[in-house]
Amino acid sequence: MHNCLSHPELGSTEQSQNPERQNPESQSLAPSDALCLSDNVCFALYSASNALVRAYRPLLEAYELTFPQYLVMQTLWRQNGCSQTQLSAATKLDMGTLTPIVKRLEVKGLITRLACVEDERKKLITLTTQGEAIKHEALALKQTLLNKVQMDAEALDLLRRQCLALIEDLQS
Amino acid sequence: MHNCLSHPELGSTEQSQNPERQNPESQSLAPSDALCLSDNVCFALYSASNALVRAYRPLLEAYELTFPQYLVMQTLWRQNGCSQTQLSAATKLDMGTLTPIVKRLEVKGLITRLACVEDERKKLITLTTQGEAIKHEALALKQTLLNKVQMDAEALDLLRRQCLALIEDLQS
DNA sequence: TGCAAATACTTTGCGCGCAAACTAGATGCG
DNA sequence: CGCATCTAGTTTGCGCGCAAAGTATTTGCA
Repeated sequence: MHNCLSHPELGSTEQSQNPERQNPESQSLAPSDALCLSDNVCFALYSASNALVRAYRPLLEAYELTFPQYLVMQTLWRQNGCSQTQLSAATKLDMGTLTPIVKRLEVKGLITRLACVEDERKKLITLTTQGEAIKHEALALKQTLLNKVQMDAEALDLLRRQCLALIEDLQS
Repeated sequence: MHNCLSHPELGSTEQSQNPERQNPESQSLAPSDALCLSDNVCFALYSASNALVRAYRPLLEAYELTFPQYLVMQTLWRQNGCSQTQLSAATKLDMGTLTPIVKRLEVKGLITRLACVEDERKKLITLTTQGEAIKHEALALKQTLLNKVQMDAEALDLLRRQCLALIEDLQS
């Protein structure tokens, strides 16, 4: 299948040059072959992340949440009353991304944002009753999604740890 | 560390309720603890993908390419003269995403788009001389990035295969 | 005390990612 | 042939993700 163990990123990239200027479909290619980047770790990771967000969309639709909004809610369900900086650290989303997300959650009535008493710069993000109310139902969606996945718990945990290790390595 | 092997997605989510309405920083938390979602496969994957794109950015900057543009270029370097539908299948990006990407690559002078002779609907995407010229240099960036990563080739290949399996499972 | 530097957040701009609606050319079949 | 259907690609709208620049508050220190 794949014979590029030693350098997974550098697959066989030396057989291009075929500008026969005609119907491209005529040279039909299996998706697992040359055309399909599947020998590429970076592509696989990127594509898996997109697939994940895509798969979550219909599930989260019931709660009018997007995936990043769901991540913020998860953080708050664990620890209500965070500053936005804490949310940023927890979700690894930068402030410029987080501000509009949090504003949208406020509009939906799931959280409130009020300036911290001791430091007027900080915003205290707090769940509303409604935000608390959907907690258990919404958290159950994770299992719904994982049920689609064939991987067992050990494999998933390995995947998780590999991703965290990668993040660590990449941010240096 | 993590004791949630059996259900990696459902970490300890039962210790919220702490709206002491004061400076949130006062209850300082280690990023690997409750606040940090790190026991969550979905978050880890999503976050790793973001970290990856972020890490590629400064490297690709030299060629004025974004990561998805780089994916399209990689596909073309393998097989010049694709239809846009083929590119869409190879990169797993939908047409609505691909059209503007390909247009930007054309503006940069890396590719040309001309209607296929036999089927006027199809656009034949072809590398320009300049697009061909940067091939080897740009492909070498992958190794540059992978050098930052501690993971060995086997681990990377496993990660890649796990991601592909996940994609497969999620799109059903 | 005064004021520069740091911190917390906001805003702007741009490129995705994708659903949904649209255009135009190709195909099939009665 | 005529026309419904299909297919390839485009457009629009919205929500990220993030760099860069801006605002307001706090801190540190001369």
